[in-house]
Amino acid sequence: MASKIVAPRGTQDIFPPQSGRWQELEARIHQLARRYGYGEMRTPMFEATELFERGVGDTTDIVEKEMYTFEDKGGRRNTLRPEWTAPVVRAALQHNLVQPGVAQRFYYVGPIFRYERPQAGRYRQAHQFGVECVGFKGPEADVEVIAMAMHLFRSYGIDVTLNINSIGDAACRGKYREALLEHFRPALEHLSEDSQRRLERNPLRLLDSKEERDKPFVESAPPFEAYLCDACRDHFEHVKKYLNQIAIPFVVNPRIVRGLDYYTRTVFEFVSDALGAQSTVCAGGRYDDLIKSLGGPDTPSVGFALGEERLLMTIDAAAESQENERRGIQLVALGEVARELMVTMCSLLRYSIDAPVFMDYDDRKLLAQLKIADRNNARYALVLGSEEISAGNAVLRDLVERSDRPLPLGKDLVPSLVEVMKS
RNA sequence: GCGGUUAUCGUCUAGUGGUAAGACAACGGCUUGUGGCGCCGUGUACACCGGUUCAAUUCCGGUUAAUCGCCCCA
Repeated sequence: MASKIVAPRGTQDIFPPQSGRWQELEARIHQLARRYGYGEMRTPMFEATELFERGVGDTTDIVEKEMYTFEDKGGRRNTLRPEWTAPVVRAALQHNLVQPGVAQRFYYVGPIFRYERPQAGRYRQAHQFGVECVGFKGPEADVEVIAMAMHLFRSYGIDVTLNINSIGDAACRGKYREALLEHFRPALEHLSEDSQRRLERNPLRLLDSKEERDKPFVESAPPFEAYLCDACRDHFEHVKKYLNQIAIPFVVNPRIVRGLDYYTRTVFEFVSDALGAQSTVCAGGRYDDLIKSLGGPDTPSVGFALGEERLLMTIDAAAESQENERRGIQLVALGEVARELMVTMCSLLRYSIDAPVFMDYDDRKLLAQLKIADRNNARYALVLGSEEISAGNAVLRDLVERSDRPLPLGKDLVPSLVEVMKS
């Protein structure tokens, strides 16, 4: 016997009824984006590898070891997108959508691919919703995208914590880096192996360490805030002020350090304790230098990415079982003559009503078909058999009230069904 | 990439060195035709490959996968 083929590691099939929850989430996402004035961007699922090497940063883990890269038959190096920001920026630049002085708001929904070790809330194909607010340098834009994410969480009534930080711009980050090196170097031997390795490469990452032996040194490390330049400090102060102003609670967390190279100034994370180790549901920040580094005009921008799987997991943990209402109608044909008539009826009804129309094409008994109607969660069953045909009436059963009513066969049948189903 | 744990019907579980039990679901039926309940009936399940053994689903090793943690990230 041939062995079963299963979905690749780290990927999952989404099928009913779970797929219904995805549709519902994405409907909310599109509605939210419309309200905030964001337009959807759809880009290819793969891009030239160079885009990510330049955009994400070629020393990041994503680029160093997590990309699905392949060569096509023309010898081009392509990569399945591991994140959306670089492709969105690329597309905006390619089509000249980025003009000085004109802000653009984009959003996206779809899969990303990273070769990682799968875990709860971490997949090799994951799905992200994200926004990119391009062209505003002021803190209002930072707060706008944060408010959007919060809006989505609130619409589900789930409890997430917003952490924010500022990692400054290129200039103040250099100074801070020096300060960190000075702080950690004397303690080098006491640090964990990982941290020793990271110190020279990217001392900022040390702040993120969860190693017990690193903790005292991390806690005594100087906060970035002390090294921010005046402009960055002012920007951060305004972000906090505006968040207070629109009643979005937050925690300033100096240890938030994002793993992608392009972030500047504001960085933020929404975390949920319903998630275990992968607790970040949504993360983002400002990337004022990215567009320029990809060959575009100097255009400050800010955005976030939200993991749909992780959001659905936190909703799962929070939500109680929601009862689904009975909807639609089951057409119950008894015998071949009735079935032939009902094929037409079925087609007409599907054009006429916005609810499921079910029909079973096997030669089943009435009892069996009613059980199917029940399982389909249909509100009504329309029964047609030889008795009904000779009497000239089909029988419409209300499966909630358990009541029957005759409906005359003929061309009024479908309109009268439509009428009944409206109420 | 590293470490821990786990792997039995579609799902959730029991159990054993001599080829496996139950619940839920599914399917059929309950005197040709009126659902949810009830009753009766129906099962190609011990992940894969090796080893030990007369005999392995059970013990051992490996592989694969899931899960938890590290790293990193959504």
